[in-house]
Amino acid sequence: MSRLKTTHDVFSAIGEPKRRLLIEQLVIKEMTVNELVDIFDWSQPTVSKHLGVLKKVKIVSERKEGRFRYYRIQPDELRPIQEWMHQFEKYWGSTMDQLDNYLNQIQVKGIDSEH
Amino acid sequence: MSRLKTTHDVFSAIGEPKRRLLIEQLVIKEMTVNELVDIFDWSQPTVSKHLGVLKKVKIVSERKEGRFRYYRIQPDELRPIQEWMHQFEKYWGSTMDQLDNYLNQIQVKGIDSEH
DNA sequence: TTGACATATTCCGATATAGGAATATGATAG
DNA sequence: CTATCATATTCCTATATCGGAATATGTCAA
Repeated sequence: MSRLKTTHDVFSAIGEPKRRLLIEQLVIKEMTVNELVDIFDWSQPTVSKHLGVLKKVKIVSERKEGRFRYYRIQPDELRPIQEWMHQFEKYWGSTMDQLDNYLNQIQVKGIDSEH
Repeated sequence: MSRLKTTHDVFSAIGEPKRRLLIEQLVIKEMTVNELVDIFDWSQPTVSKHLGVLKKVKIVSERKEGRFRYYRIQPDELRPIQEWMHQFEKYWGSTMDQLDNYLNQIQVKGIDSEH
């Protein structure tokens, strides 16, 4: 009766803490499953399964090399999150806003100095 | 045997599509439960429950006025997400990066003009 | 070719979650 | 004070999710 979503989207994929940790590692450089197992001290199936979720939503891609599989981040897939966050930036005076303000100041100065 | 997290954090809270929609409305202006019910055409308990989750993680706050309850966004609570996203910005050339580059240019110019 | 290695997959049990329906709570109007 | 309105809460069911354990798959090395 209750209709629940089956496919993970990017937002729910990063809802899982372990997956965020995996992402934080893979954004540094591509790594194999066992390297991640060693770093986090999780079971190999746990790592593989979470990578599977991230792969399904395209946050990571896979490169096979012999019996190893190197996983890496695909940052573009995370842009929807960044774009969604935009709506809040005006409230908290983000770095972007600060730069934006700075930019406006510069422009005003520029216009002034033309007179 | 399996230890799963019980408390929602901000990241998992925005993993739910309906909750993101609620947030998108409430960021515009504070609203009551029934206003949200009318906008989305969801059941009242559905709206109240999702607001409950958002309230628990402090993404929204509640203001009681008679029998109404006005909900509003607390943008600061979403900053951890924005900050977490920072690690990817260098890859996709965000607006912030563009402004940052611009800022660097300006600074260089400024230093130059001092000589 | 066979054994060891790297990784994926399957099966299972415990818990979490979303939504519906019904009901409870609390406040106001009349 | 009582009926109604606004909202929360409880109970239930279906499904999703995570992790462990065991096993399957595929590849290399000796």
